[in-house]
Amino acid sequence: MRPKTPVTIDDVAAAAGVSTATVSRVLNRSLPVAEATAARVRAAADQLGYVPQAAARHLAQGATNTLGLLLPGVSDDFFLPLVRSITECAAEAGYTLLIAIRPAGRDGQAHQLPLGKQNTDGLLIFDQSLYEGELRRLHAMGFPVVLLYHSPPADLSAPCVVIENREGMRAITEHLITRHGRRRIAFLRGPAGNEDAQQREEGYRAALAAHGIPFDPALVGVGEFQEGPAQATVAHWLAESRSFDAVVAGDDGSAAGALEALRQAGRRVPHDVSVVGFDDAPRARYLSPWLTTVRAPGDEVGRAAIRQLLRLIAGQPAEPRIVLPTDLVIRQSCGCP
Amino acid sequence: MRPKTPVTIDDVAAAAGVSTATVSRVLNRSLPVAEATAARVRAAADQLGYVPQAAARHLAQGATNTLGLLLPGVSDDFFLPLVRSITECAAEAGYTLLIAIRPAGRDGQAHQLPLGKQNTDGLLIFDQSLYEGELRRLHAMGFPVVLLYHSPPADLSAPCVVIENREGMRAITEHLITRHGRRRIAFLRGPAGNEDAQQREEGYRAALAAHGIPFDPALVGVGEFQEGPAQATVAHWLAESRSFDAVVAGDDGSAAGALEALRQAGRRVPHDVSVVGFDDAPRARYLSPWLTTVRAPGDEVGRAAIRQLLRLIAGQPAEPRIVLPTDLVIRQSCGCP
DNA sequence: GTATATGCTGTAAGCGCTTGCAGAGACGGC
DNA sequence: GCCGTCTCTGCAAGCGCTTACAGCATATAC
Repeated sequence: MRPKTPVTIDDVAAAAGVSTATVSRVLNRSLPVAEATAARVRAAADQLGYVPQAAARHLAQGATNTLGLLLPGVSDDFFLPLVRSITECAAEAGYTLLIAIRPAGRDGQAHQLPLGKQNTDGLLIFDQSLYEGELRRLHAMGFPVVLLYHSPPADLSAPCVVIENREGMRAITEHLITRHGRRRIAFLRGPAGNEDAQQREEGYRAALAAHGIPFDPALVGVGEFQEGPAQATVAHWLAESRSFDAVVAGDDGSAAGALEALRQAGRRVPHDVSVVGFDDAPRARYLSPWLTTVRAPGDEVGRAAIRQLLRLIAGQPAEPRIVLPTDLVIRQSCGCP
Repeated sequence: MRPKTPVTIDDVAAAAGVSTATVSRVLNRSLPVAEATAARVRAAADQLGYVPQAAARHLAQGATNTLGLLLPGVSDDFFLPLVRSITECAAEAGYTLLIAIRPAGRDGQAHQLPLGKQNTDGLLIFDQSLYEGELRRLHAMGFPVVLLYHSPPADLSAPCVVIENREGMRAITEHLITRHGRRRIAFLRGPAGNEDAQQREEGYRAALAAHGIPFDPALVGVGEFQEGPAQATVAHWLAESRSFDAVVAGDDGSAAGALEALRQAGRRVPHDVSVVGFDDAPRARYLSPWLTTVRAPGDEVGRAAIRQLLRLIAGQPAEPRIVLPTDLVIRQSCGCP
């Protein structure tokens, strides 16, 4: 309620001796305006330090020029590349980015979608399973939504950008088998119900099967895509003297946990046990030894998603599903020199 | 321009058989409404899936209910705790957070402030020296601004939240001297002109002076608060066989670089050389060995800053300067067990 | 019974901007 | 020299919401 906007478009118009319509047209280049007039308007605007008020513009235009990004959290460095590329792309396209982070704890509460519908022109959702009710509603009303790193529910046709989880995990597991002769390969799975987790486990199993290694349930444990649970699981295995010569972690976070458990138990990585992760999060290069992992190209996912979203906003059809390839990032934790 | 808002407040009003004013009052609890009516309105709103359009509300209220956060980048995990706490606090206070990230490259361009003035109710600025022109203008018009991790130009009275850089760095350097008997202590300084960098260097020097260790310019080099430059500097020292038994890095990023250079040269940390950082960024716990560092409480900085900003927005005076204490985080890279 | 307070609700005036429509010159072709 | 065209500009109608202000019951005080 404070006098935040001492200078409005009317002030500029008055100062330049034109109508507000003309000011608007000059500032938005929406219609040709005589150069002399335009110059006068620009001078006046500059002079007065005029900045258009977004809310008014949005209201009049019926568009907010804002894109929403819904994240489950920001605690993980995994998001960094993704967020950066999304930010940049959105800015390039002339959109503002609104980042909403799911409040910790509240897990259902579809209604509390922090940014939604009428407040953005489109949404990027990285939040598996959450807000599914909202998602349906948005989709039903034709609101542009693109899903990141997960597919829509079967009966919804929202476009999504995902990565080749299965193939990535298959390849890295195979690398352990063929290059490093590992046979007792443990797996730290992600959260139940998580699509990435599911597919990655499939990839792991596929590699085992392809090389005639029987799947051993005793070598699969909880990783949760988090460091703590993964560390606990591996520590537990170690305490029980379960024998394994490699750990395939569902993501880099759980790989970090595995590494720590192994370190505490005095096992040498990669000499005694190989460890690999998935995501190639920034921290993969800070772990010791450097983590061999699978690159999940966050920046490309972001770019592709924005491209799709802009399409949708423009009323054009978007690809229903973009699958980005993953690739092996060989570092040292697998045993490679 | 697409029919994004099929349902407006008028629809709800019609459905509930009341006026739009009443709907507004029910939804915002701005005035008492008979419970029966209120229930009817809520039912109608629910039924229709009504979501108020932010732009219209903002325009009518003269407030955007949005806070802006200006960051120089998101590449560094240093920002994670800060961003998280700011997000949470803003949400708690009922504000939406708009995060703008300075486009890489464009360094001057004050005018392009991606979010500003009329588009937010207040700004959190973490961007030393940048946009100083804008800052002046905003401040001049009484726009609420709080500075993070740096002080305002001398003639500006914008409130800021900073940390005890000097004392933190003094303490950690002293730790190296008194606990680990280091005497040849190198320093990787941050970017020139950076306030944190400056103060941290002062702390380093103060510790040396306090213990009668002469300051040796040959042991001070470029760290830039980045891994790459720091690594190059230390590698260079090593190549020249400059002798030192500890490296005090300006931040955790440069500490990571130092660690890597030492590792490549076969020096053992902390046995041969102690290394310490500053910030206690998440990665400090992934480095090997775990990095002894100084905690710069990002979450508390965020909280304090939001608190200040809300004060300003409410028209109350804010503390001109909040200095948060830092504390030593002893891990292993210094030589402690 | 009337007069006064009390509690809800409706009316309508904007918030600052965009944009369809129409008016006003300037120009050229007949 | 008149009219059709074309270019530029102004007028004014909203966009969807909030919020004084006024209005109408009903309750309370005589």
